[in-house]
Amino acid sequence: MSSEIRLTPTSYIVLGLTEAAGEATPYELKQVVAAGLGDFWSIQHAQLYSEPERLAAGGYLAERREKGGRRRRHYKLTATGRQALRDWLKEPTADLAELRDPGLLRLFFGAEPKPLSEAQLPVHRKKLSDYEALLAELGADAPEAIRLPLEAGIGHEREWVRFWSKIAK
Amino acid sequence: MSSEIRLTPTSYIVLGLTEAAGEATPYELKQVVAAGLGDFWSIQHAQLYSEPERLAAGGYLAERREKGGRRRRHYKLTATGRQALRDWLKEPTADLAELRDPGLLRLFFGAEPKPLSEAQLPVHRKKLSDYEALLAELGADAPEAIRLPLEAGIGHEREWVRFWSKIAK
DNA sequence: CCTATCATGTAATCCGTTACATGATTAT
DNA sequence: ATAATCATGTAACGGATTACATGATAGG
Repeated sequence: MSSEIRLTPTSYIVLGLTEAAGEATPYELKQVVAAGLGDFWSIQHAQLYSEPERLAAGGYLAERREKGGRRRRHYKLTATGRQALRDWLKEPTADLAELRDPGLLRLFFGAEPKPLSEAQLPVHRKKLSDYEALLAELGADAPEAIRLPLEAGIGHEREWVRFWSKIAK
Repeated sequence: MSSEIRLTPTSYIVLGLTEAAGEATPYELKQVVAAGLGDFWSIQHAQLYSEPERLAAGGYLAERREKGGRRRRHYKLTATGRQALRDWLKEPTADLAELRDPGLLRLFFGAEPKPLSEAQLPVHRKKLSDYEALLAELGADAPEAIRLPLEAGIGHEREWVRFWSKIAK
């Protein structure tokens, strides 16, 4: 069976998180997203219900549904799903992220820089210090998969703080 | 009339570009996007046809259609549209951009850092040097609305180059 | 015991992307 | 002249967001 579906970043997020968990319900996925990934790639919780369903229809996930009670759905990777994830991980993408920053967009269209900087600075500072605290807590022995994205986040938040500070002053 | 529509970032981009142009066709908008804005906030060209239509339906744009020939549609802001843009520009947003970087996402799920860095570095370096060339060309007297976003772009591209270089080495 | 919040999910809407299509220019 | 590319637009699909809804659990 397994109809053709297109795999989006969201798909790979669900595949990746599910593999890490072994088996997971949408709600568990939501927890994991909130615990870290969501900082740099957020997902609406409704998608954590619809996307696994899509992936199951495509043959990438297998669904097991509880018989009684809440009848929760549990998902795990199929061989196809595991392979798709592997292939994606192996592909050294040259795609770049776009900035898509709401504040920058306003600047571009002529907003006053000063008030913008005053709104942006505290939230960037907060995010930066959250990241730094997390990194400190994890220590130097944290796995690369966690440490590197975190360091990237820190670098970019520092850059934002620099940028808006220059304007605020 | 004018049905209720929700204004998205895309809406404000169309409003902002249209105001700057005085009057514009979708194709002209496309040109302007390609000329700069698209670097940090890209738009599919089809949206530059559908979004003005939506905005016109909402009463934010007025449409004038050529009688003969190509029957092109020309759009300009209405008073409502101009006001909406003003309000948006005045609002000192505290919303932050997310990284949403395809390479980082792969790192997070355990991809090999080295090959990724080798794919990412050249494109980031290219983008960085494009930006720097553009800034040099514009000179120090460029309007803030252009210069600041460009400087932000440069800062972040430098950060990416730093990040991936550390990994590549 | 009541209420607030967490847990868990479904449904509808709609924006954004992709695919398709054709007339006009420019290059060879 | 013909091919290629630019200019200009429409249509369809689908993923993502928003809104709605209800059962369980914990706090006061």
